[in-house]
Amino acid sequence: MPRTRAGRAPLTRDRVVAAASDVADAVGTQRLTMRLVADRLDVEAMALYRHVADKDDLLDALAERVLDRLNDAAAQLPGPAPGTPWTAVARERVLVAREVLLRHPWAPRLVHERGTMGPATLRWFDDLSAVLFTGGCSADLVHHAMHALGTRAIGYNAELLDVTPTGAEQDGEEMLSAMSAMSETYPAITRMVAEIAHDASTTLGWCDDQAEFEFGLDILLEGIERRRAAGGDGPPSGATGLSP
Amino acid sequence: MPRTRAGRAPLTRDRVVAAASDVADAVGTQRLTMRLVADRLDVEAMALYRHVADKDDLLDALAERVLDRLNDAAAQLPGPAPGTPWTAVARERVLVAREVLLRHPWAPRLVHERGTMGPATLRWFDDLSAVLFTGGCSADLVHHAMHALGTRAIGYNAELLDVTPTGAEQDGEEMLSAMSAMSETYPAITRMVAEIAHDASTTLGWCDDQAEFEFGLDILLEGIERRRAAGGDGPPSGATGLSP
DNA sequence: AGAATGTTGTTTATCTTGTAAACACCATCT
DNA sequence: AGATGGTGTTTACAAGATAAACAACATTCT
Repeated sequence: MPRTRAGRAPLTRDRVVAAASDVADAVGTQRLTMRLVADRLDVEAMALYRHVADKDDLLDALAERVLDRLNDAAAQLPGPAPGTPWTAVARERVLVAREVLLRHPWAPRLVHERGTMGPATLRWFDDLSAVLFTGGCSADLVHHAMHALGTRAIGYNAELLDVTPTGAEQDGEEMLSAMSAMSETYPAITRMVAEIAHDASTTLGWCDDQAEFEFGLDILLEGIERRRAAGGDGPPSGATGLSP
Repeated sequence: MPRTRAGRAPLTRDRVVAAASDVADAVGTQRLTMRLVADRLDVEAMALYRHVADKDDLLDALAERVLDRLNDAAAQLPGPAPGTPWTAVARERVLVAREVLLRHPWAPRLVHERGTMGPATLRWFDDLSAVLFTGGCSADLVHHAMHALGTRAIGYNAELLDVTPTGAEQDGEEMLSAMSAMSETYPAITRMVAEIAHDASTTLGWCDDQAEFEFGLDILLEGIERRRAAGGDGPPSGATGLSP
């Protein structure tokens, strides 16, 4: 049994990356420093360099680690009942990935920043591609689909419209007054917000991220399936007059 | 006429941000330092701090600046001919944004990293929302649509599948051999690549980013329009059996 | 005009962070 | 036992952001 003095378990690349994951959970990727990771392992910062080439390498490994988790989660899934349409299979896969990703708020950004294309990422895309192939999609269509899904393929949608209320209490009153001030400058947004806020159908006061995610995912899967059924990778005939 | 000694034009926040944009064009956002920006203005680094609070503030301003350019470009667009479907109008807007964004390779990542929600961003989304409203979309649908489009709304699709060949020459021969080595581990990806590479229909050896972008965009617009026509924001009836 | 004041860029200094280099400790092999 | 190799530590430094004091000019007030 390998032991370093004082009975400490020996450092390994895996333990280093795991510690980095903990640190990221605690303070985010931005504030992650080599010293913080080392501290968590009760070790000096320089010790990490025996196991990772440099910080970049560590972050890459961290991103890959997350993808590993996605693959783990996907492997847990029961095989689909016979006759299940491929869209449902893909959908479930992506949603499971999302569950995992949401446990690490920093993960989407990190994975995206470092265009990680390691074994874990390849495995993920390979399995997802296989689902589409099995569903009868052509190679071209599978390819397009992977691009179209983008980060959604791993359960995350990069968006700007994160209108998550910032800090201060938003008690409807105050918000509406702020809104009316904006209504001349941004009439469409104001209208959108006002009408949505009006009927309380939305689960959470504002945007139900999960619902929005599924909305976009379903449109994409639906569109891909239509193209498959139409037998090509162009738009299905009788579509809505897009792509002039 | 305000003049500093030696006849240098005075620094302004705008000039600082413009310089930062130049530096970013030259070396990317990652390597952008305050000193580099200062150098470009023939000034000491600390001088910048009279005009921006700190580096974060500068980067935020830089992101907003890009969005300003999108708005400029959109303002150039001729009004749509009467009777043009809203999808075509939205499509053109988004594609114009893309043209602008592609002039600054660093822009997408930057804009995404800092969830910029300044005036320029609001203007962009307000104008785009207005297009959907005019097309007859409900407030709910507009809202969903903005989320579904995600970064695509500003002409950029965050994706992982950036299989841009890395550096070395890929002369088909060598690539295929590498592929066959992978074919056991990643059969679906291998199949996809092989079949696509086979017919040379793809413009650039690999992925035509523009085509992929439009593919995804069209699916989304099409799906949104179908939901509008169906009169709700749920999936249109008679769809393909998604969303169980 | 001349002094007070404000503005804007400069100098100097500090703190954080990544990482190289040399070193120290321990285990195993000869 | 002595050599060797792997692993963590200490020391040291360079890059970069930024605070603080300062300098030079412009503007304003008397």
